[in-house]
Amino acid sequence: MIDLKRLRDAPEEFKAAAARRDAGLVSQLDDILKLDLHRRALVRQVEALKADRNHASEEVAHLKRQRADTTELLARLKDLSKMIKDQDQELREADRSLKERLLGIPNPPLESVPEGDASANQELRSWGELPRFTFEPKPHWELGETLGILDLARGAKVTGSGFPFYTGQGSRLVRSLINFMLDLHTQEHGYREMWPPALINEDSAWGTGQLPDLENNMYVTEDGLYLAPTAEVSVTNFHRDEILLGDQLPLSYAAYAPCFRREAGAHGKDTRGIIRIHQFDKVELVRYCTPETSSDQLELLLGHAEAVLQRLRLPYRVLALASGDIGFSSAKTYDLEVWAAGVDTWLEVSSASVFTDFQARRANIRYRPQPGAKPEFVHTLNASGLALPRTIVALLENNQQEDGSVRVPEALVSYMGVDRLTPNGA
RNA sequence: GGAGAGGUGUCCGAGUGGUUGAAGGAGCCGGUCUCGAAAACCGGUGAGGUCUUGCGGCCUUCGAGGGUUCGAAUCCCUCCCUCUCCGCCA
Repeated sequence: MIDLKRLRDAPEEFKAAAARRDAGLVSQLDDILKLDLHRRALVRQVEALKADRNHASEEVAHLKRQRADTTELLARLKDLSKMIKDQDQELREADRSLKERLLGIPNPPLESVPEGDASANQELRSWGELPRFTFEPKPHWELGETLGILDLARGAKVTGSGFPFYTGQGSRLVRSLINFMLDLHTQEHGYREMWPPALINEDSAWGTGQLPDLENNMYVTEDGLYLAPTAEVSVTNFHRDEILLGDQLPLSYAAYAPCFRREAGAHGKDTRGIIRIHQFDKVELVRYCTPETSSDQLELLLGHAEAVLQRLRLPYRVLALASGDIGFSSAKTYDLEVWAAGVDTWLEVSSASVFTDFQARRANIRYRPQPGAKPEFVHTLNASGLALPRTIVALLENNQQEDGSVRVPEALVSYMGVDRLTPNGA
């Protein structure tokens, strides 16, 4: 949620920042400013009445104790009370309407974010050599079928399209990648491991900004719970409504979780293979820090995600997303795209974002800079570290051999127990 | 799923309609004492909103949301959560 006080104090500056994301936001912000004025006028009115009522009520108690007559005072108070009730109702309505609009405004991008739509995304750097082949590299769905490690057809039969089975060494590959990534982040990057619930409630979905933005992209249960689209939601909401101690920060958590996405409206895009599916696995990194350190924390976090690709020897590039392309809650986002030789394209495997105090404000996550000091909102960040399916795509496609086998990267061999996936090895 | 008990401030814990933001205790911070420390004693110590240049004032807040009442932590309704027992179950 945006900071209403900041909007109020420097409206033009704030609107300019928001307009870098979407020019249409300016009129919404003007509406909010009007509502804010209206609400504060109501607050002053109703609070004056309440102060009056409180004093008079004390007087009633006083008179009663002295067994004096209170009839007249009570009659006056009855009217006053009625008036308060009406105005309170009006105020509650103003509060609700203001809150609703505030929750619908995305985070203004930081100044360092390139301006424009997705075409303005900037490639910052790349790592690794693109693989070269003496034969035509196959896409992962063909490799997966030949190797007997990926069964899309049966997934579609049992559940539906976009719910693949990983079989044999494919299943072991998933398990190995999860363990490898969690080990790397906990042992070398200092993250605390966490195993979160797969379902989240509505408050949590609002807290990180999935609601109202991605409502149609989440699966909802009969009980009003959502299947988590990412562990970002569960792990960030872990500290919802808490006041952390300043010296606890930064906090960093690494969590494996299955992720569920309806991908409504994505029909026809990346329909083959496992590039875009409804259920996938992901190791997620979440950090909580003080406002002064969040920019540095973003770079650090990005480095942790990059480390996974480097260990796996997968070539990638780093993109700074443009102001019109970053997510609803994000103030700045880097995308990590891995090269996949079979489909001959770059695939997003991680998105590292700093949310400034946007999520913290929604989820009410604060910290006390010093013992006894006023609580302030933390800054939150997250990055995938990494999403599995596309990592698997790159791994299979880039490491494929002419004989149809696939080389297992050194970092995974101890987890996999083999250094090569072969058609009869499954 | 059934039966029962309960949710109060950083923590423990009192409080069943009227100066109760809330006794008492612990913790924490400051002070007195001490060479220093401990103990003892004194004082302070939740969060949000709103007005104010500031000092400070006012309003809200006792799981959440409604209701009754001039007035609710205290009464009524709905929901959520925790604990105990039973049932069921990976």
